[in-house]
Amino acid sequence: MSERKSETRKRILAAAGRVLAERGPGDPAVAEVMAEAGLTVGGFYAHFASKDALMLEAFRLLLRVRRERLAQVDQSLTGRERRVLLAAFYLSRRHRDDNDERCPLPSSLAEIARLPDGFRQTLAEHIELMTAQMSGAPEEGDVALADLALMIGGLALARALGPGELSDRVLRAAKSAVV
Amino acid sequence: MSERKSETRKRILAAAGRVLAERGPGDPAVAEVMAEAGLTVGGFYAHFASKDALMLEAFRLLLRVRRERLAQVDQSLTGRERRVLLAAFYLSRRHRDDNDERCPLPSSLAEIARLPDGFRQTLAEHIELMTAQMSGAPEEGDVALADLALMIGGLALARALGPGELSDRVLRAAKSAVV
DNA sequence: AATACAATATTACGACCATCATATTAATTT
DNA sequence: AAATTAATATGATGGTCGTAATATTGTATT
Repeated sequence: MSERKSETRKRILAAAGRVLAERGPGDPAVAEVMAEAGLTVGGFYAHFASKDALMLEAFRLLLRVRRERLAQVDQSLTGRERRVLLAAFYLSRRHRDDNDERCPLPSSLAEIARLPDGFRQTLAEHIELMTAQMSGAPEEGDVALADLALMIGGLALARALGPGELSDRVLRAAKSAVV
Repeated sequence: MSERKSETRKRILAAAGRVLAERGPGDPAVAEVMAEAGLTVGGFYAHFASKDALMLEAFRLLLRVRRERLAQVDQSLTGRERRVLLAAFYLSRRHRDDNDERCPLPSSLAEIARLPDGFRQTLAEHIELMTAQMSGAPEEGDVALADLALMIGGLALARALGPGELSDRVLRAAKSAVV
């Protein structure tokens, strides 16, 4: 595989990641993803075996990048401090409204039950790794799990409500409920 | 409108509610809803103006029924007691796995941003009414809001993970995090 | 310059979808 | 029994989708 081809592959993957994070793995059409990557639909199957394969790889990549970013916070912080810090970003209006760097979970969770098994496995692995990073000791695992649910639910709710007073209140309320 | 026709209308509405609660308003096809109601697709547009109109009405109805059910719990309970009781049901394995009486929010939230405005308004109204029912005093509004986010996120996550150990842990962790 | 590879535009297939129409049968009402 | 209304089966329309093939143009490498 040439340099050029693998670069194009990455472009498609990044484009898929952007639309996936906004609308989930199912809704965006292949042609739309290719257009987002500045390409046409013609050569898609030279790069990926199917739409599902593309979306699964994009999903995996998005989650891995997000974990790597979280891993870079100061290691001297306690578990709780890490969770509060994460929630401050995760439940910000920025993260609700912005197009870039979105967490794909709020838009994807509902679909995952109807998608190939790899999606579920990827999700499960992500949840385990995230809770590990969000807790100082193993006993904190359950509060980390609950905080994850709170953050995902809060963001999903705030996004569904759209920008506005009630949506802002959801974000604030969820932030101050972090354990 | 005859008795028979309005009965049929209700059947369609109930069928739509069932599939909506499981898969959201967008995914199920009109023909599938009609089949679920024991009918064929032919006469659908004699009852509803469009698929969106049907799904919006089904959505509204589902949420209203859920609020009415919550309103029947003992009025002498404190806000916190009501929230714990609600969470015990909402975050049960029953509610995760069963087909009947599902909360439609985990499956619908992500789509609402891309649906007609009525969905968003219906959601906003539901959230306000729910938090009011879930709090004893107005100052409790924000913890009720956070608990809602926690419950919806926890259930969405548990459903995406499918039955299993991790999924069960999510439910338990979220339940014990209710404020 | 020649060769190999990648992206292009275009077109097609078969499947599904929402929506609508039609002609027929069944049920209800008068 | 007659008249009205509802549900039926069936199929058409026009759209979108995933997937695939083709022939052409452009780019890289040798």
